[in-house]
Amino acid sequence: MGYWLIKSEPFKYPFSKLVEDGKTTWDGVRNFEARNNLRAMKKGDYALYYHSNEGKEIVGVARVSRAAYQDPTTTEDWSVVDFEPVKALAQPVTLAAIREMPKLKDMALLKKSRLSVGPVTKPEFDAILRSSKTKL
DNA sequence: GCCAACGTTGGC
DNA sequence: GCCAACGTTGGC
Repeated sequence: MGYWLIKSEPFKYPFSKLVEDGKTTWDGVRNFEARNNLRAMKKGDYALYYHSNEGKEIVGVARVSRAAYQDPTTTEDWSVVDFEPVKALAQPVTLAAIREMPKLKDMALLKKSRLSVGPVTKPEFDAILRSSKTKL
């Protein structure tokens, strides 16, 4: 089981929209490292859903419903993954709160702030859920 | 293969 | 809206 963190700007595609849609295709990734992370995802993997710019907080959990395949919006070598919503966090976890937790200081989110699709370890994932008062 | 220029992301 | 960080591109 893998754990990930995906970023979206809320005005573009907020978590609430994913809940509404039931599923979405994560396209538009144009960064090699992010693409490789997409390709490493397996169906059933969990992803923390982070709102960048506005909010700057993790607001929900999504799950990979279809593993990586060719990005249909381009003929170049990029990949997409399909996500379905799992649940919204009872309490969002802000970037500031993440920074304050010693356990989370090594998160890819902090270390590589510009990476839009990054890995999360199981302990990190659990710590985020705990602090959000959410159980899957 | 280096590195300057450029574009984009994302926090503030 | 600004700007720092950083990935990518392209000239040499």
